[in-house]
Amino acid sequence: MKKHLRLRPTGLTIGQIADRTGLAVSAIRYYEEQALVFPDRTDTGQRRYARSDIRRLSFVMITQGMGFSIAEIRAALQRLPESRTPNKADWENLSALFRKELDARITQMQALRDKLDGCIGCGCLSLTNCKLYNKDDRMQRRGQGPRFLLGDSPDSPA
Amino acid sequence: MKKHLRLRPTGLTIGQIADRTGLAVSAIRYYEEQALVFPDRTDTGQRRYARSDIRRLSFVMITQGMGFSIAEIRAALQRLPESRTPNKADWENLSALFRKELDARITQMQALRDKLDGCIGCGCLSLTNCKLYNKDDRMQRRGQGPRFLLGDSPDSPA
DNA sequence: TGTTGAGCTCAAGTTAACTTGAGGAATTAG
DNA sequence: CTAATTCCTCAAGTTAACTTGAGCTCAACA
Repeated sequence: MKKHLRLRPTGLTIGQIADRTGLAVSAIRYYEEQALVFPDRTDTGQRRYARSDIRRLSFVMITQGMGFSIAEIRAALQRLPESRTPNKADWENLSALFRKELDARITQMQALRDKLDGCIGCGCLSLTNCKLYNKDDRMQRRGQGPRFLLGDSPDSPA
Repeated sequence: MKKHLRLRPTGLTIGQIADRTGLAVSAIRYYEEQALVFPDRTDTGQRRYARSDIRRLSFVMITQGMGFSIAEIRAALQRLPESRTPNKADWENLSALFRKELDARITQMQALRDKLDGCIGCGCLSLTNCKLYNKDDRMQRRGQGPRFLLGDSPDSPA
């Protein structure tokens, strides 16, 4: 009693990916524009995603939630193998990278927090020689300024 | 040998404030628009700042460096006394507030980091039931979404 | 006194990360 | 087969936090 004999759905539609990840369809298209995912297309031009793209997009969401920019995430994702579907070990390697960065950020925030108390009422807020003003201490805002490790890591091609 | 008998400079010009804080003149004007500082004006319309505004702006820079938004910082600054120049204790109270928030953010980041390892390779990245996807865990981006404590603190007027 | 350098206002541009909308084609449900 | 969805592209809008530029006034100095 086969219905229409559709020989495999070829992949997931953008709507299905949106449902599975919780992302908006527009966001998923945007991520493609930003080179975070590379769905193929049907002959009529519709996007078709692999199951593994769910994981990929989830990773994007998680790391974004950690405060990383799309540029940083893209740079990281480029370390995944292109020729095959990334496996558990691949993802773990990538995660280790983010863990390191996260650790660094936490350390930085703790330092900032610890200095706040000592510094805020002491007069050095005039900035001339306030330790809080060592600009290395300041957290970065959105993707600008000296960037985090992830963009230009030691063993990336160039 | 008095020169011109200028009876007190009345306050600092915006350029002087820019020099002292390292902020751009345009940024200082913007902060006024955002109600972070309230300089008075000369009869010809030029801004004149009090010395204490240096500290105020420094505080803005520092807390921004910690990742707080202008809206959050404005809300916090509103707790300073309006009738008199804030003293050391005033600033310390304010700092305590930020310290708390910073602690909370650090804790949140640590939790996120700790879950990353356990979660990333385990299959739960399909998100259906991944702990990383408890949305309370995610760091907020720029001033949107559920906001941090500072906007609506328990003992603010309403 | 005159000419620079500072200031002023207001409008528009900038970046990140998306969303919204217009106008049209393809898929799916009944 | 037709109507309702879904999808597509491309342009423009959105928010935060500023910067840049035009056009003009004001202050400081020789």
